[in-house]
Amino acid sequence: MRRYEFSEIEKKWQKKWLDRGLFKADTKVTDNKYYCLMMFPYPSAALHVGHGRNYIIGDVVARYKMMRGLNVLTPMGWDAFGLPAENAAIKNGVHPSKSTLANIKMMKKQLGSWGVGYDWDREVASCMPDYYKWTQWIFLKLYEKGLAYKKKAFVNWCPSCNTVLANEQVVDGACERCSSVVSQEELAQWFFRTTSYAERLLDDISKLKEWPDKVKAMQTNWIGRSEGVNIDFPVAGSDEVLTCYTTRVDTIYGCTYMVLAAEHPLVESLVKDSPDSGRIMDFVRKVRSRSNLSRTRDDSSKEGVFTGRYVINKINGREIPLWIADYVLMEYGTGAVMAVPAHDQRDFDFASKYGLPIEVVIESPASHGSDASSGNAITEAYELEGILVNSDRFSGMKSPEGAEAIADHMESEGIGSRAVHFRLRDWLISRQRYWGAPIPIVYCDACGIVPVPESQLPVLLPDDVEFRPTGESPLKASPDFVNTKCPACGAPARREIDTMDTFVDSSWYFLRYISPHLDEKPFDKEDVDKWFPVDQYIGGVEHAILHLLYSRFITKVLCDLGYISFDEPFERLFTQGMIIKDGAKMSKSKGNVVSPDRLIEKYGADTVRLYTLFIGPPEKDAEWSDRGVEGAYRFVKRVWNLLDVLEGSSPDGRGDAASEKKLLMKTHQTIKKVTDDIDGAFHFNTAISAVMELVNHIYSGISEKGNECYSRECLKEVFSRVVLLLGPFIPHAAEELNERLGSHESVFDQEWPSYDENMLTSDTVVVPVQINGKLRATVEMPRGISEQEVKETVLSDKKVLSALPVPEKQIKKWVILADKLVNIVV
RNA sequence: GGGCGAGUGGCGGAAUUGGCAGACGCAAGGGACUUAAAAUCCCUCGGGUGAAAACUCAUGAGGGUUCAAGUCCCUCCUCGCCCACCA
Repeated sequence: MRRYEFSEIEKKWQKKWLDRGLFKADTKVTDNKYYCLMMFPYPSAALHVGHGRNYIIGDVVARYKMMRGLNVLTPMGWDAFGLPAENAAIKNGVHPSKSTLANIKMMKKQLGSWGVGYDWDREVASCMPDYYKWTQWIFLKLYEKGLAYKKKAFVNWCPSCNTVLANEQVVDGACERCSSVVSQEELAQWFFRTTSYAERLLDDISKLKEWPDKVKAMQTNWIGRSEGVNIDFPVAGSDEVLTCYTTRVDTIYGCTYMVLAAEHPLVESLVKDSPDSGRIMDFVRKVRSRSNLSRTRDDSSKEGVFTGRYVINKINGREIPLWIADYVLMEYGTGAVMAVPAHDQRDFDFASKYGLPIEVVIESPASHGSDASSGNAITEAYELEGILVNSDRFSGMKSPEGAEAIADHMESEGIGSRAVHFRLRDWLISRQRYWGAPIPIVYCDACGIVPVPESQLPVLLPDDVEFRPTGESPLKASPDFVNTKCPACGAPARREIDTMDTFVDSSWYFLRYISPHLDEKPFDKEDVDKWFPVDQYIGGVEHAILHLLYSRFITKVLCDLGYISFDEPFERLFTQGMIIKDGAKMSKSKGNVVSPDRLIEKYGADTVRLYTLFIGPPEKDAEWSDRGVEGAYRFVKRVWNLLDVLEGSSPDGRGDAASEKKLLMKTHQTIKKVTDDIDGAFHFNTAISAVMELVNHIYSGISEKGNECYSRECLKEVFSRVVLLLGPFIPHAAEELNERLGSHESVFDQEWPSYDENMLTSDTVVVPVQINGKLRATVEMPRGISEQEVKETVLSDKKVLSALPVPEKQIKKWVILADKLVNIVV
């Protein structure tokens, strides 16, 4: 009867929570609101224990906050559009909507079996028309504002997936999904103008006080602000001017040639009159078609070609040769680079290869003035700051002041001007894919690009489409979809056949949770304003850059448009570490996936939860061990078996007074520790070990003094608190124990236990005593006594006396930290 | 190349502002209970010397600051993650 039947217990309480709507939130009530958000998953396949960590952490936080009396909102949904479902569809012939919905069903069941609770009435799935209608609406709002635009661009093309990839989806020049080498193609694509928010996205990082520094650093680097100077170089014998950007204007006198990117728009016109133009353009075409991979893989293999042209460096009037090379990127700066081979390693490599001049204009402060450096051949570029030489009247200045002086000079002479550049680029949102939200645009021969009016949303994704990739969007093959009427003039027109990047879907879902069933609006402004920002966002670091940046961007845009009144969506962010198995991230392909289902069957959900939380600090990666689960199981049973201990304890209030006092003290200390650990950095591992210590304490008291050690009243009081403390971690067992202890109230309706400051310490304290910094004894003494009394107590201790190498008169110094430590220096 | 982080027993990991290194757990060994096993409970468990008490060494390596360093400073080594021909 007292056996721990976890299977029954867990089913029982999961049903009870559902029946009474434990996780239902009323968003109209905004007092004490707490919005606890977990990154919604992609419904791909069965969840493994690595995924589980995310949801379990979130569930612990939600349940804990409930016990703290907060009005908790924990919604869940599905990032349901995307390539994997479509790829699976191509492979297995099952329609993506079918497999997606089946996966959602399965994952929902798994989440339930973990005891993880959500307000399922607010469930959203990004592939449903009532959701993507509003994704399309957001597109229209950006379009109206000029923040969505179409341009022809060189894009990353995956020949295997037959689609365009965002720069972000290209890893080491290869497709992040299939690892095929990515090539470059020119296509007309839709972009969101994230660059116009670059400065704000960067500046507002300072508002994110409760985000991990790591994530903030990653976002800062990604946005990549740099300050420098744009310098104009007129092309000799031409009206053209080439502008290049540099952060090292102090090296301008060492500029011995200029390099253009192969994609630079002036390349054709500059070389067309050259007798060599055929050969030059061959090179240009070769570079343009080359994938990023071969262009970036080996940085020693820089290749280039001389254009036959010269440009004028106006600061000294010198003509320098103009080259085209594969190491210059069109996407950054101006696509033209002033090459200073003496002070930039890439330029140095290139100049060495093609015999271009190398002129030193910066010397290190150490060698400045000696004649060692100037004139002599150097073997590598000196890239540090230093002292300017061979730089006219700027010679002798240090790099920073030289740069300022040169910039001033250039601005007053009209040679160049100070400029800020960002690495962040506009967000390419077009995908030549089926399984995504259609872009709500119509092309009319008369009216041109026409946005679909809001009243005609959603632009439905057709069901009956051959979704095999052909290089163009599968939607092109659906005449019913493509052929439409122009919303402006009514003439026959064609729909945009690209769909949106799924990052668009996921950059606003957290707003929809507040008003998931609203038909006429994406969300209710008043409610959203009250419930935002999200109090706690929890998810994996892999989304540290893109998802979080895009979400911040969309939030800012919606704020500027007046749809919401806040411009940062997430107050506090927690990124949990991965769970590793056999030294690698869990993945089907590696075959190291640990399924929670089998473990839950064997040990119960509470044990799996407990182990997942106990495995290590949740922000760090952790190695999964099935053996460790066994240990968690033992602990849950040990807690369970306290029922027997309680029954055997001494009734009628006859316990050992000293033992009870100690136990109560330990209990209050434990409450404090657990509370601090959860409130602080989510260190559930140490919170759990504190409860383990308390439970061990109970058992060791009984093992020493027998059942009479604690009275039933005392033990019950402690036991009830243990149950409450464990509630967020092992909710089913806690509820069951709570009920068996006679409570009629759910654990999660009860108040989180509080501790009494006066119960944390005893009257005496055991103080370590060091001699010359080495521990020699521990001495028990009353708390809070004077230094003189401490000295007397310590010197009356036999162990201290025997360890003292000299008579006490020769003690040089006493270091006394009240109630904490004594160090005797001799 | 740039940014961030980490290195502590056989293993996962604990250690407020510098203040008893190794909490808690796993594994291992021993014991109790049992006809036996499982389960449960109890004990031991960083290295060295020692019968023991105790002493001594020990937080990647080497220096330094301090009464006192896993923690602070300098030099170096190793590993992980993110970004990267970004001018």
